[in-house]
Order: sequence, then structure tokens, then C-alpha cells
Amino acid sequence: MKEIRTRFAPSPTGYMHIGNLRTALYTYLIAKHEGGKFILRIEDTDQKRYVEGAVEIIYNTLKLVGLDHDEGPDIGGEYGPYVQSERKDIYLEYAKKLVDLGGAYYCFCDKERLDSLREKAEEEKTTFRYDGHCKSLSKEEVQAKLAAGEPYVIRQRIPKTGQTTFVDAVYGSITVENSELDEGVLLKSDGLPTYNFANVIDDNLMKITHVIRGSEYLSSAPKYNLLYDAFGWDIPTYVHLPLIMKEGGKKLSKREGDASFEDYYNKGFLPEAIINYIALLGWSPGGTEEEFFSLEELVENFELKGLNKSPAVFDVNKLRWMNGEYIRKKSTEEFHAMALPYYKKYISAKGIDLELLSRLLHTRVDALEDIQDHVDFIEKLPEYDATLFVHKKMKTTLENSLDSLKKALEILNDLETRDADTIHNTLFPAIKEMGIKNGQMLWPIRTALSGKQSSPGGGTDLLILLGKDESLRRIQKGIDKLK
RNA sequence: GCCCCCAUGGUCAAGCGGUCAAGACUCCGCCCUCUCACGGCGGCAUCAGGGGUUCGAGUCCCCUUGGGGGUACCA
Repeated sequence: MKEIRTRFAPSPTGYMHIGNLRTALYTYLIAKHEGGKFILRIEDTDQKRYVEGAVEIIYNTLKLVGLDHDEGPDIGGEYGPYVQSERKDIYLEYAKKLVDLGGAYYCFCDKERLDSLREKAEEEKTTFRYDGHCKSLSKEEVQAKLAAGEPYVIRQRIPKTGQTTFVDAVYGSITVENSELDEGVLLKSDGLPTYNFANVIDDNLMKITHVIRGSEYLSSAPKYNLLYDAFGWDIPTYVHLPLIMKEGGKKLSKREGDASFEDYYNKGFLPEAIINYIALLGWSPGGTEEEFFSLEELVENFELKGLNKSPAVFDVNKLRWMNGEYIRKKSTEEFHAMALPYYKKYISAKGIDLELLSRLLHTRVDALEDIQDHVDFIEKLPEYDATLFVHKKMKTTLENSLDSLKKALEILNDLETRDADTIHNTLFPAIKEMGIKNGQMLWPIRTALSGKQSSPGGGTDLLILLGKDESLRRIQKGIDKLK
């Protein structure tokens, strides 16, 4: 059996998009599931859109999520170069060959003529298609123009009649009328190919067996088939993927919102959680209710038949939940290590037991960025209203809260330790003695210490966390507020 | 406008002619509990509409509607 070779071919135009990353993932999985090769190719044929540093983002992202490529610009391979701008000569050679084969022709039309054609099409409310103006040029005329140094372009020649059918592994067989296809530019006047040409040449030369890409290429696929046929090349297996949509149903865009991998990563989403989540956006293992998959497990379970045809909405909410699950699966120590940078950023107060804080936060954090909102009260007690002490379920009132805080201030003042058991053993007898419910003592303490509706941990936890001095200060503040 | 694709709850989705139409997120209850969270239990909610085919249709066909994509010397 022939070895499976797939390629991820991003263009270095900026961020690594979530949709892009998912394409990379599936591309990787399809190859690796069959023990094949995963290749990285940089499609930089549009110099206008080139963004400095974008290639590094691509490398970093793939590395971070563990999609290691077998061939690529950085590591080489048998079929290089893997950067399209370095393959310029190859495209020219094949473009000329295609002209000889009758699958393409030189075109000398300038922008003005093309624009007027486009305007006319607009007026007539029809789709613009190149009118074949230069198709009738004789060989001699073409030679003369070339010799005169006229700028040119090479266009694909498409039969006026008939139909073209192609088969996609996800969408099945699709047939279009040739008359619907535009004779698009294959080789631009700057000598570089368009995507429409380069993808065919490179995929063939690099022996790509499965072409995986977003479904936005579905409508141009017939043209690629025509190209393969003209060269007499084998047509690869097409795998077009449903698009990922934003909430509200629009195509995911890097401009709006935080749809890039980098953004989520920086917000404290774990690469393995992101991979797991997006793997399930458009693909389902079927026959199992398991939804947690490591990259290795995805490789093992991934099959084309699980691919969905319809677009999927990216649900940050569910990503958050899944990320939270991944965080909770970590050990306390691992979580602590991940949380530390955030503590450094948001907590300057001394004497805070950060390890305790991590234990308290571990089940309360879905994305690491949540830490900020959880720890803000440590730095400084927020402004809060006395009514916060009133809690129906805890059976607290302004009055009994004041009593409890006074008592707490009194007994805690004598305490020098920060030990949980000792604090517990000091507080609870007092509660019993006062004849009140636990919550009637602990809710006021918790409230006075945090100044918030909710906090990571209850009254005793916060006492230990903040330490004696700060705790007493805040309790006193609460008392003042209640007087 | 034209061409192509898609259509199960708010979202991700299983289903592949015959089951009470799985499961997950969200939301809502209850339990646990010194708040919240975690965890446990339970609940609300889906086959877009209309025609066919068939003994029988979420599953097959057609139309309508809705959504998405394409329509560049961008990918």
C-alpha cells in the first residue's frame, strides 16, 4: 500500500486561526492514523499579504500542540524546497509546459481592460469571467509580445462545454458545468503562481496523497482536476472540511474576537484542551460517549467517516468547561506551577500562602486568566455594602453578623498560629457557646475578609490565607461597617 | 445575481428504513457544604416546512425555506 502523505499549507499572513489549526490537526491525524507523513509547506505566493514573524507563529503553534511535521522548511526533506517563493522556477517551467499541453495560454490584458470587463459583468448582473481575449493570439503574436517584454500572465484554458466531476471523501461526488468555471490566472505577472496553480504543482511534486483543506475550496476543486488531467497526473484524494463558525453563524475571522490559538493560549487555555475541543468540532468518533482524547488517542481513533459536512459553531463556553476539566486533572503541584505567574502579576501583598491559594483555586478556574478575578480581594479589600452580610440561607442579619465579628475579633486576637486545626478549634467552640449556626459565624467572617459575594474558600480558609494581621484589620472594618 | 455545499435541542453531536431520538456544554432544581466552585442526582429542550417512495422515514428522492462558501494577478 502506498504511504499516505498529507500537507498543511498555511500562508504566513499573521495569526494562527482556530479553523486553520483544526485543519492542521485533521491533516496530521489523517496521515498519522495510517502511519503516514505530515508535511509543512509555506504558501507565500502573495507577497502583499506577507506578515513578518508569521512563519515563526506557525512553527511555535504546531510545536506547542504537538503536531510535529516530518518534512518542512525548517527540517528539510526529499521534496523541497518547502517554501513556495523558493520554487518560482518550478512553477514557470510547469506553466510553460501546460501551455504546450494546451491547458493554459498567455494573456497580456492589463488591469484597465479587466476592470472594464468586470464592470460590464456587474451591470449585466452576471458573474465575471475572463472573456478569452488573448486566447486567439497566434503563436507568433505571443512570441512577439514576449520578445517586446510586455507583462504577461498565464491563464488556465477551460473547455467551453461539458462538465467536470470530482470526488470528495467528505462531500461525495460533485459535478459542475465547465461554462461556470473562470479561466483564472495561474502564473501572475510577478512570476509567482496563484494558489490555484501552486497547490496542484506542489501537491503532485511532493507526492501528496490526501489534500485536506477547508470547504471554501470546494468550488474551485473542479479547476484543479482539469489541471491534473491536463498534466496527466493522478488526482489525490480530496478531503474538504466544514468551516468553523463564530457564534451567530459567521465564518470565524481573526479580525473580530479572539479566534486565534495564540489568544486562547495566552489567556490560559491548555494546548491539549484546545486540541481536544477543536477535534470534536466537525468530527465525531461515533459509537462512544468518550469525549476526552489526547493527541495520541486522536491519532488512534481518527477516521474520515466521522467527519461532518455541516459547519460547526465555535462555542467558547464548552471550550472553557473542557479546559477546566483538563486543569482539574492536573495535580495540585502542576496547577500551582501554572498559576504562579498569575500570582506574581496580581498579588504583591506579602505573607500570602500561595500553595494554599492554589489548593483553593484549583477547582474554581476554567482558564488561567480567571485567577485575576478570584484573587483581586487579596491585594485590597473591595468596597462593599453592609447588606452583603445578610444571607438568607446562612441565616445572617446585620445584627448577628456584628455579634459574630466582635466575637471573632476577640478570640482570634489571642491566636498566634496560622494552623487550620487550631483556628477551627478556636472558632467552633465559640460558635457552640453562642448557640448559633456555623454559617452565622463563618459567613460574616468570609464576607468581611473578602468583601465579595463569593470567594475561593470559606471563612477559615481566608483567615489562614490572609494571615492574622490583615484578617483582624478586615474584621474590624466589617464591624465598623455594621455599627 | 449566478454557481456549489449544508440542514437532529441555544451550541457540539450519535443515529445510517423499524429503539421511549444517545451523550456533552449551557440553563434550572435538589443533595453535599463555612460562600462560590468541584462532585452527585434529576429536569427543560431537537429531527426547518411541504410533497413523494415504502407495510413503515430523522434516515431515500423532489420542492420550498434557512444557513454557509465561492464568484481576485488572496489563499
